Amino acid sequence: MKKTAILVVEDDKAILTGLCDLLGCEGYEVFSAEDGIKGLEAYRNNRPDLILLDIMMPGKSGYDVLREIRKTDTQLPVLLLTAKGQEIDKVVGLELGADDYIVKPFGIKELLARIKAALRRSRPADAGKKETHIRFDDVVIDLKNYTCEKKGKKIQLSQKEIQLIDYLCNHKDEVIDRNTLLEEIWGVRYEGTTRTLDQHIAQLRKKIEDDPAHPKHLVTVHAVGYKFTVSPD
Amino acid sequence: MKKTAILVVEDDKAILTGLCDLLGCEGYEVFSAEDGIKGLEAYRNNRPDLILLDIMMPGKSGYDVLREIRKTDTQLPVLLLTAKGQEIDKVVGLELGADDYIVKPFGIKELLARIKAALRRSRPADAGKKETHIRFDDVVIDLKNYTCEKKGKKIQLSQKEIQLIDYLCNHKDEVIDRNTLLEEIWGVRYEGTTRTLDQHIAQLRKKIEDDPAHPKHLVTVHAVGYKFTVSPD
DNA sequence: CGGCCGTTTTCAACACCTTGAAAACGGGGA
DNA sequence: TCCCCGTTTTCAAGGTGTTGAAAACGGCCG
Repeated sequence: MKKTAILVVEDDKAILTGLCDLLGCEGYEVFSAEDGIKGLEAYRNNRPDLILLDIMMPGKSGYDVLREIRKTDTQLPVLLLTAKGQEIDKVVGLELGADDYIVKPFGIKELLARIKAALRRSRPADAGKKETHIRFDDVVIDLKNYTCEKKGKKIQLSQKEIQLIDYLCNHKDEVIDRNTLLEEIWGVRYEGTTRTLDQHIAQLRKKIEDDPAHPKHLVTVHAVGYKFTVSPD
Repeated sequence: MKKTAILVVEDDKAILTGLCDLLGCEGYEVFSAEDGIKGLEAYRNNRPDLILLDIMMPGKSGYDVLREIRKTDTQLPVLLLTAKGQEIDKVVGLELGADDYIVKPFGIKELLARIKAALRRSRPADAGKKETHIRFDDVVIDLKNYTCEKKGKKIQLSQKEIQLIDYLCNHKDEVIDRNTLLEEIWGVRYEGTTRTLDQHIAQLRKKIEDDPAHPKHLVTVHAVGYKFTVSPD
């Protein structure tokens, strides 16, 4: 899946690199610019999914940048950054269509939450592309509802289970090695044992295989990993 | 099709022009007025499909205008605008029949979404009418009257409870994560604990579930959120 | 004041995730 | 074929974070 891209426009280099590092660690693709002019340029070149925009910058202010952007793109989520005490001009912000504003200094969690919220609000527009169901045999997995149905019985799936089956189904008939799976689902920095993965595979098999001891779909590939397949071997 | 007409009544000229531009760009026909008196006049002359009405205005307040309008038109969607901090008088607003409140500063998307929602609600004639009741099992929820009936017994529902069940029912069988719910019902900038949400869910379950300890309709999805469903597991 | 509503806090219960140990399995070599 | 060794599965137990229930607080209004 393509990463969500965020453009950070901020003249204070310390803050800029801090933000970029943080967002990078969170799994976003990050572009940065140190002033308004470069910000616009970066926006045009990279077409990010969201912009973090400092208001007070030498040269072109955040307001100017936002105004430019809104001439052609009224949908893009833009979060304004403003220093504490520096009264944000809410009227201007509103007029220009900022989606939210964040007062420095801000907590990391708050920032991330607001970014997520803004992104979530901007999604429903282009949502609907993504497959929400997986079907095979007599099984229907509803990715949105965290449920699966088998022989007419509804079974709840947990977060990890959904992520796992989702990933494997999107790589149908490919063997995925354990490290890749751990990385994709648990995250790059995960330091757990492979037992965890096996356990979840076992859980999934119990829920969706006719005979969990002889899985037809969630197949073990000895010494490598697992693969999902719909056709029997 | 004739354009939808919106009347904006707002004494702050910057906001007024900002709103008019925005709504114009969105394809609405826009009328504007800078105070309550002119607002009523514009309403009578132009008969808009929806009104955005600032509450705090010199001379005739938004409440006064709304009261006047409601004497002759109980259907017209009216959205009240209020500045943050400025305590909104919900009871007065409700009595007068406001359709929604929007707290400044607000995001463009939020505003547009609420306008669309209000318009949708106001068009029972040509679109599939807005449901005023929700039914399932032996429960009937009356969204307009803030009551629900179960086994013939009428139970009062609070504002938040109605909003919650309304939102969830409109997203039947979808899992809504806690942040989304908090945002949709409490507002974008709500900073409360997530326990608050649970509490209201619990209240609702007590009122509409046969066995609140084992909910059939208001289902928890661990680590994600809640969903409303009518079909048994 | 007394009731209702929304919120917050606390604590207990629960589901999920993780881990270890042991058993079962599979592949390769003798 | 059988055995051996590394891999995978199972089982059971513990830890962690999430959710539920109860109680209490404050605001608002009658």
